[in-house]
Amino acid sequence: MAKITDVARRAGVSPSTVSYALSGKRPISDETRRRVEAAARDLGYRPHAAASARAGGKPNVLALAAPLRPGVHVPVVMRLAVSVVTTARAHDHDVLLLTQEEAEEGLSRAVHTASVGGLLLTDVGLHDPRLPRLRSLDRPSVLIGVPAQTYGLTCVDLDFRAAGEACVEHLAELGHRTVALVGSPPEVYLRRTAYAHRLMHGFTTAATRHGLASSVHPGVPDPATAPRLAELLLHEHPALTAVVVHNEPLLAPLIAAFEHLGLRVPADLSVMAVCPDDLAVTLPVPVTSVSLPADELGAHAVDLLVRKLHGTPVPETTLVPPRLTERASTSRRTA
Amino acid sequence: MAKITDVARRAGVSPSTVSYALSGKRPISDETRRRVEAAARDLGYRPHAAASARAGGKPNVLALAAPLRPGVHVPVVMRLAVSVVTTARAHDHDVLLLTQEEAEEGLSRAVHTASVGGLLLTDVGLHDPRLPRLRSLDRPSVLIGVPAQTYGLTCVDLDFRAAGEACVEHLAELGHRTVALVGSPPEVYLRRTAYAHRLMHGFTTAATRHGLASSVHPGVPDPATAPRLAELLLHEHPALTAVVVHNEPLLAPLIAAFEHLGLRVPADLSVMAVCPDDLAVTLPVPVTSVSLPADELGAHAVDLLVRKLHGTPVPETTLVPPRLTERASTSRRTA
DNA sequence: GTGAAAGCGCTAACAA
DNA sequence: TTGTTAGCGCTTTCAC
Repeated sequence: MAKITDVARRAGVSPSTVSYALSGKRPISDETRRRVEAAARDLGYRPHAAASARAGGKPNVLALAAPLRPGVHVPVVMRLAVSVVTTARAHDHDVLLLTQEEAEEGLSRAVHTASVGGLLLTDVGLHDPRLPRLRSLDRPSVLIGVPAQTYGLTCVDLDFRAAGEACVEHLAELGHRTVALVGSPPEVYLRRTAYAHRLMHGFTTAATRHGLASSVHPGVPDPATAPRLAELLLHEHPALTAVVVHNEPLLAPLIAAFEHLGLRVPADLSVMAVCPDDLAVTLPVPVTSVSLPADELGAHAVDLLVRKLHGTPVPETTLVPPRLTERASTSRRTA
Repeated sequence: MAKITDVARRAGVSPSTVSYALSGKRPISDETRRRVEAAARDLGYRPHAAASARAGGKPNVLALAAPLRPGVHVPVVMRLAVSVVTTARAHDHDVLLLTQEEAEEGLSRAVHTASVGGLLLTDVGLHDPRLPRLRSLDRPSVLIGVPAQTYGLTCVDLDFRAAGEACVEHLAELGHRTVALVGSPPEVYLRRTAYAHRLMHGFTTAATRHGLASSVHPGVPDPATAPRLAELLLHEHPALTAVVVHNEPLLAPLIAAFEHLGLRVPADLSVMAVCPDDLAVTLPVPVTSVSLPADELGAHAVDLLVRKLHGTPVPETTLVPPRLTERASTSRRTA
């Protein structure tokens, strides 16, 4: 592998000139720059990122802390990871993957012993234990998710409150009067994950505003529980005509369970979901849904992080507005 | 962050002594070692991995190339990734995540510009285009999957041939005479992914050996196609009494489709799967399955890679024997 | 506009 | 058994 001295020799200049010519950090004559660039190209020179980072250049490694805890839908995380890596590469950065194991310690380690320049946290809780550590590390970072205290932090997320409202409004327009939300697993509420609360809040307040009867039910992400849950919902709320599901593993089985109980979707019961689009379209009955834009969130988070690494100021919190797509699973209330 | 010179000063020794005391690469008096260790502990010293790597120490970063191509079931890859990261951390290594985008180029870049010491490739095709590059890079590596030519490579995978055989043998013992395999998406066969072929091969030869009529059907991983596929199978093979599914997204919908057609599982039709255990147990009818041990494969691959980094010789190919668990979806042929 | 030299934090000869 | 020194490949003073 060619090193900077090789390039320097071939271009007939000093190593420092090569460095400056390539980084543009000080004026270089056109003539010299051309020779340097040609030499670099000929030799296939790629600066060694680790060396450059330690010598004072910007580190080009980002850490992605993806806890992968129970109740977090795996495909969503994976999509996020892929879009993070892809976007990071487009900015010439690499991505180090951290998992739950170490949580706080992992962040410190990444910053101190690996040459990690920026941090990306997913699955952020309202009172996430990683946040104090994050602040103390004093490295550029972006959260995917919004905690209770956002001061000084940069956050990106779907606007879950608006998503909850959008669902209710869609159903209200269709004439529904009694609606239910099947939400995240209980443990997600227990650790006070922000998005679950915000969705619930938007859902509930919008229902109140529109004069709908509403209820919220945590959902165990085990398809086997769907039949019981379906019965329970119908039993507790005999007037129920619409259900919003924010629980990927439960979506298909729940619809099946309703149909098993003799309800046609959407004729007797409207169902909508907050989930990735490709899940919504592949179900037997394509589901009206608010998209969970994992790709978009990941890409945007990386864009922000890279900008912070360059010292550019960025907005504190970015909430991606919900995108509702009407499909075959919702219809006007007939009963 | 404390550096090695800080530790040296505090312990009253030279930096190199600290390095040696901590690495154990040359004999150090107990007295000195104790002082060094105490100083390191007091200061919370963590060697800067990148610096140490470039100075001659072993790089402690592994790259995980996870293409995430169509037809590859995402949760399996994610599980793999998590077990890779977890195991790597246990060996004090970090993991850089590479995706499809760059394929071959990504491998070179990881080795040359990041301080990547070892490479882990997933989703290896029979004639994987990354392999020539991998050989030329001359860095320790482990493949998860087995290509056509394994000379000089280290491979880890489920023994898919034996898995195919195990399925057939289980069904043969139960008295079934006509069996079908619903396999991977067509594109997986087209790019000649090794595991799909090996499973098919094991399945077919075992069927022949046991005198069973058998057929193989690629499966489009779209639940919407399940009903048509179910009809097709029953129509083409009227005597069919058992189906093996190696296609996660299709498993549940296919069973549903069969039942929709009036077949009871397992009374009229036995179904088994090659899939992760937790998928098999959460279906409405717990499915008899050969486990797809993503955790185990990832962990083992990392163990091997770390051993190679230490210069220890390792076996060329490790095939994890299939583990078949009988559940509620298979039974003795009654018809 | 360019070069020489110092140094990032660490390891590994080479010396003693 | 320990210390001194020379780098790893790069960036950045400082000096011309």
